[in-house]
Amino acid sequence: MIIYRTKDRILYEALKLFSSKGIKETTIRDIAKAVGITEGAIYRHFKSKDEIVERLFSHYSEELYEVLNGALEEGEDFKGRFKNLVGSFLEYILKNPDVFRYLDIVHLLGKAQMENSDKLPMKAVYRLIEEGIREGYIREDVKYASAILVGTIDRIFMYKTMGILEDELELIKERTFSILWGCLVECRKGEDPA
Amino acid sequence: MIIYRTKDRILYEALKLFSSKGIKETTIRDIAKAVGITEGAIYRHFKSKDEIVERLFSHYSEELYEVLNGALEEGEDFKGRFKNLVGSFLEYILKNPDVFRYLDIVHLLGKAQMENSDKLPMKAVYRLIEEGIREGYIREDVKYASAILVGTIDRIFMYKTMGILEDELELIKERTFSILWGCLVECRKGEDPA
Amino acid sequence: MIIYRTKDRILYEALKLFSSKGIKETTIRDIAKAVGITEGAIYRHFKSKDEIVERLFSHYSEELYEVLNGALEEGEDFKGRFKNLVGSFLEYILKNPDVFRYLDIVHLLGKAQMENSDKLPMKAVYRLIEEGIREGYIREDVKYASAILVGTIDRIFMYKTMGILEDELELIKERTFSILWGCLVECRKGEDPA
Amino acid sequence: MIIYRTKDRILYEALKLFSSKGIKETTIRDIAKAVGITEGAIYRHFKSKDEIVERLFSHYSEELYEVLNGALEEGEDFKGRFKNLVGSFLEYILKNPDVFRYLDIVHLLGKAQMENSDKLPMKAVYRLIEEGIREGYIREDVKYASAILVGTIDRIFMYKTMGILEDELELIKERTFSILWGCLVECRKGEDPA
DNA sequence: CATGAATGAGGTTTCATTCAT
DNA sequence: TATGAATGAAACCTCATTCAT
Repeated sequence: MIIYRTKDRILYEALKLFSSKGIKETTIRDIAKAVGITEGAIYRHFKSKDEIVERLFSHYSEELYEVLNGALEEGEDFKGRFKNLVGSFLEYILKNPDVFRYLDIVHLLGKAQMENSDKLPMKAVYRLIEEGIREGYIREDVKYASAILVGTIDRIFMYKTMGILEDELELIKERTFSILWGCLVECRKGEDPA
Repeated sequence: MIIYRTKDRILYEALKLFSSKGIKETTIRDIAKAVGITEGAIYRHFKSKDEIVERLFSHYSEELYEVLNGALEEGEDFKGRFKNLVGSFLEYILKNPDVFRYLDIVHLLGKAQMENSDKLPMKAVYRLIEEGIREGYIREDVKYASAILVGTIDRIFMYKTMGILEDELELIKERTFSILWGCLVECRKGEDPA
Repeated sequence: MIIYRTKDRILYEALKLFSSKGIKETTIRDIAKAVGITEGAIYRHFKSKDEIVERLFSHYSEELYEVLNGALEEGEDFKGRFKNLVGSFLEYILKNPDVFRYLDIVHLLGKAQMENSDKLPMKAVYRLIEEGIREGYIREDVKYASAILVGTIDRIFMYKTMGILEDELELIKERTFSILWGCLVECRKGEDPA
Repeated sequence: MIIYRTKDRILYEALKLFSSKGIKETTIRDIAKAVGITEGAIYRHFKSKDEIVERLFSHYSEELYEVLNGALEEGEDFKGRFKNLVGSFLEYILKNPDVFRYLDIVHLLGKAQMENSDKLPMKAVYRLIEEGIREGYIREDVKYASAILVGTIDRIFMYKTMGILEDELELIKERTFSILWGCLVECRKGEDPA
C-alpha cells in the first residue's frame, strides 16, 4: 500500500513508532525523519503531537469497530455472527498489529478520550453477547462473557506477535472460535439458567 | 502499612506514579515530591530512574510468581490447585492493582529484562496447565489454555478496576473459577482427546 | 574576522572559554551566552559538549600541523627549513594563543584522541629533526632534540602570554631561532659524533 | 611510605586523583573513597575542596622550591650548582610525577595563588641563571635562558612519563645536563658578549 | 572524629513548538 | 507547503556542602 498524502504518511509512521517505542518515547523528529520531512512540516498538518495521538486513536478505534460491526451484519444466525466476529477480530489485529498495540497503549496510559464516541470496538462485542444472552445461547453475565471473549483474543494476539504461538492465521481463527463457542455456549447448554 | 526506609518509600511512590501515569510520564521530581525529599536525594538510593524501573519490575514480578507458586503448593488435588491459583491471582492483583498495571506497562513498552529470571508469573501458570494436560484434565493446547486463563483474569481485573464490574472480590473469585474450570475442564470431559 | 555561521561562532567562543577557564569549568550556558543564543540551540549544531571538545582539538591540531608542514616545504636548505619552522611555530601560537593553550589543556587532561591522526604538530617537528640528524646537522638524539626545540618554544610562549617577556614577535623569532640553531647545530659542529 | 594521619592521606589521594583526572573532574566522593572514609569526614579536615587544592599547591610548590634551593647550596662551583639543579629537578619530578603534573594543571587553569610566596620553584632557577650571567658563564638573557632550561626539562618529563623516552633516570640526568650546559655555557664561550 | 542522608544549585541534554525564510 | 534554526521549559543527573546522629 502506497500512501501519497503527507498527512496520511505522518499518521502511518506515527502509528508504527508509537506502537513500537511508546508515545512519549517517540519524538516529532522521529516521525518527521520516518516520513522524510522536517519537524516544522509536521505542524502544517497537525496542531500538536497530541492531535496526532488523538486522531490515530479515534480513527483506528472506529475502524476496528466497523470491522466488528460489519462481521455482525454478515452472519446469518447467531453462531455465524459469533464466528464472524471472532474471526474478523483476530484477522484484523493480526494483520494490523501496530493498531492493536497502539490502542492498548492509549488505554493503559489512560489517554483515551472515548466518552463522546459510540463507535468503540467494545460496543460491537457487547451487542453480540447481549444478543446471545437474549436468545438463550449464553448463560454467562455479559461482563464475564466479554471478559472471556476479549481477554482470550487479546492474549492470543500477544502470543502470536511475540512468536510464542506459531499457528497460521486460519488455524488460530478456527481454534479460537471453537474454544470460545464451546466455552460460552455449548458446554452450558444443559445447565439450568442461573 | 507504614514504610520507614527512604529507599522503600521511593519504590512505593514510584510504583503508584508509574502505574497511574506511565513511566516516561513520571518524573524524578514527581517521585521526590511524593516521598517528601528533593530530587538529588533519590540518587543516593538509586543510580538512575532506570534502576528504579528495573528494581520494581523484578521485585513485583517475583512476588507475584511466589504468590502463584505458593497457591499451587497448597492445593490437595488438581481442582484445588486450579482454584487456588485463580483465586490467589485475582486476589493479589485486585489488592495490588498498581503492581499489575505496572507489570503490564513494562511489558507493553518492552522494557522487561526477564531473560535471566525463572521466577516469572507465567511460569507458574504454565506449570499448572501442563499438569492438567498431563493428567488428562485439560485437552486444550497449553498456549490456548493459558491464553484463556490469563486473558480472562486480566480482563476481569480491568473491568473491576475501571468500575465496570461491581462484584465483590469473593464473588469474582468464585465466578471466575467456575467459568474457567467449566471452560477448560468440565465441558470437555466427554470429548475425544484430539 | 567576522564569523557568520552559528556553528563556527560556537566553536570560536568555545575555544576562547575553554582556553581561559578550562573545559569542565566552561558550561554550555557560558558558550551559548557568548554566542548570543540559548543552550538548546547549541545542540542543533553539536551532539554534545564532548563533540565540541573533539572537533576543536582535531581542527586546530591539524591546522597547526599544516602550518609547520608548510614551513618545512618552503625552506630552501636545512637551515632555512629550521628557521621557518621555529618562526612559523612561534608566530602561529603567539597570534593564536587560545589555540595553543587549548591544545595544552586537552593534552594535560588526557582527552586527546589522536591515535587515528597523522597530522599531529609533533610529526612535523620530528620530520625536521630527523632530517637534521640524517644530514649531519644535528648530533642529538631525536627525542632530546625535540624536547629542547618544543620545550623552549612552549616556555617562551608562556612567558610572552603571561607578560613576563616583552620582546616583539619578530625579535622573539630571531632570538629563539638563533638560540636553538646555536644549541642544536652550531656548537656541536666540532664534536665527534657519539 | 605509609601515611597515618587522615589529613595527610586525604592530601595524598587528592594529589593522585587531581593529577590523573583533573581537579574539577575529581569529586569529594572520589577522594573519600580512595582514603576509605566518607564524604562528610573530609570536612573535618578541610573547609572546602578549594582548600585542598590550595594546600596541595603551596605545599608541593614549596617542596620543589626547597629541593632546587638545596641543590644550589650544595654545589661547590657554578658548574656543580648547575648540574645539581638540573639533576635534582629531574629526579624530583620523575620520582613525583603526580606533583609535577598537578602543579602544571594548577598553572594552566590559572588557579595558582602565588603572589604571596617567595618560595616558587622558578625563583631558584632564576637565581642560578642570574648568577651564571653575573659571573660570565651565561650570555643569554635570563628569560630565554630559563625558558630553555625549564622548557627542556618539562618536555623530557613529559616524554618520560608518556613512555616515549625510555632512558633510565641517571642517564636522563647526565644527558640533559650535558645538553643544557653545552647549550647555555660551553658553546657560547668564544662569542662576543652581546 | 566519622557517617551517610539530604539539600540546593547548577550542569548537560531533550524536545514540542514557533518563526523567519 | 517546507525548512531548519531557535526558544524555553523541563527532564535527568551531579556534587560541594551541611547536619543529625
